[in-house]
Amino acid sequence: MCDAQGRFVTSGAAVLGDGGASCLAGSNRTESSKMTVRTRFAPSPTGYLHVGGARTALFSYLFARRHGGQFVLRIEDTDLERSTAESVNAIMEGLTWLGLDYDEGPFFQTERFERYQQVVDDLLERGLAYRCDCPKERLDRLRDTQMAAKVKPRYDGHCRGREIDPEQPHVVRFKNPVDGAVIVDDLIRGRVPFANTELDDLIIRRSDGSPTYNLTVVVDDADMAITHVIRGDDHLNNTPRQINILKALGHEPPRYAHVPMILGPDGKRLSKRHGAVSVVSYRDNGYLPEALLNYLVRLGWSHGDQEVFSLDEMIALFDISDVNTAASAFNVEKLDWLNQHYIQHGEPKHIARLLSPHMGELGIDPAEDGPELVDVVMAQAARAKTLKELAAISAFCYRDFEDYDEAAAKKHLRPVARPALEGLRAELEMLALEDWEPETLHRVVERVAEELELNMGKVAQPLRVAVVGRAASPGIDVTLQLVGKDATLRRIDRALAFIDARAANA
RNA sequence: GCUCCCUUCGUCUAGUGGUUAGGACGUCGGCCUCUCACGCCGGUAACAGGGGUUCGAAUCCCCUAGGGAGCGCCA
Repeated sequence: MCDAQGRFVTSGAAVLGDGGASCLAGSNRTESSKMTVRTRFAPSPTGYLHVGGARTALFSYLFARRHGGQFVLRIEDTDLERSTAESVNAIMEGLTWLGLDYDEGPFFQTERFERYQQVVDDLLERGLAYRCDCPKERLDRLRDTQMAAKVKPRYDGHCRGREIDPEQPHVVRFKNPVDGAVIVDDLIRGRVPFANTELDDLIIRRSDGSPTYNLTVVVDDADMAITHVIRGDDHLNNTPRQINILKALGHEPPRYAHVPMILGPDGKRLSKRHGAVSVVSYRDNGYLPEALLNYLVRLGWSHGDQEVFSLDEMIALFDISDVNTAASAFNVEKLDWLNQHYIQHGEPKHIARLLSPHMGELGIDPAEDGPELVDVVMAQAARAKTLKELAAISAFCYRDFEDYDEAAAKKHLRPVARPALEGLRAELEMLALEDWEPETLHRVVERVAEELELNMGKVAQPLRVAVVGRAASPGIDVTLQLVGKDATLRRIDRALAFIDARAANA
């Protein structure tokens, strides 16, 4: 909760004051609104936003939206060595592209060091933490003997009762309870008990004075009044320590929900060798944000037999306690199916807008000349799994293709096709520009086929290859319309020349 | 090594003591057809293994196996 000055204040006995970050408008909280749901996404800026993080963010976002709460973005950048500004930008770029808007933040932990110092000092004063100057060698030795004795390596509390000069190099350790148990009542996994004897006195302040993760996360979650912590299940083992610290600070722990991780297509831990793991790379490869979101929400969560969800539907139907307990593998084929679904069923104008930059990638400016991009989308949408593909198979609408598809040319651009192409050329040339539309074009092709007593296929296919360069395109009438009269005649001439050259070489 | 988590078709999942174990992606076959797609119809395919509890277990309990995480002056 925040006080009148807009500072984070704890709800416990000790008022711990400002740490640098400030409350934003709208987060003014009172006792009665204390139960407002607040979730957070807390990435460390050491790389791009990957699909696992994106799903965690999505779940947190949906949960907050579902319950009329707030979604907070917090950057956990206390690892000065590895954190970069580029990563912060990359993460925000990913969230923005997905449309996961946050209500508060981004808050940076590096701006809250003063606050963490206060908390550590307070813990020290109250005897809930202590200084430790155990040399590395002692710790290493301890660890080795414990490993040899087949027990879990833990700090032995050597400095618990010792007086250590605050001026001399030391770390601060949290005095973890020595007995009893901590029960993590997880929204996804249920009650998971941990014996305190399994835990040790973890370091909460390094010898350089900087706070460690388990301290900062707890302080921030408390100060930012986070009610539900939704995060990867690699944090489940950290949770009992965090609860102990929270209790020492006099805070009620938030509810936790540990989501299982996302595996690569091979069932192994997701990594760079699996190819695209960065959210932004999906954008660049022609995926729609709504498709990725839809795919991710179905990884670990479901609502009966429903497969397609709009963001609004997700918000209305999502419940964190319905999330699965097991890890799931990332399956590109299903993502492709969803992406194709959204390309095909999305608003053509919307798709055209998203397609435009991919045309640009091919050096095509759809605004310059050629057909309206919306018309291309309507004709081609069912034929592409990604916008990148959609751009590639639509380039012929805007410029002459380089080479014929070899197999298609071999099969359809043969001397036998010459009469058909000549007949088509003659008829098409006579067509008035205002008649250059599917209905008329269709009749022309039909008429030529009838006159030559050929199947539609024997006429349409050579024409298609002549005009598109490949044997696949929308209906021949729509294809001709998109290509336009000039280019159509030009490309038929090119095909006739190709056939002649081929006959000469035979 | 210790602690914790996990285990239904190839993949994502439904299922919460009684179902011919359902759906989706993929795959295979067919239909549609001027091509490629789309669409439609149909097929293939799973409860990790073993013990219990119960009249009855995918569902509850135990063990085993396999997978994963944590055990940092990383987050």
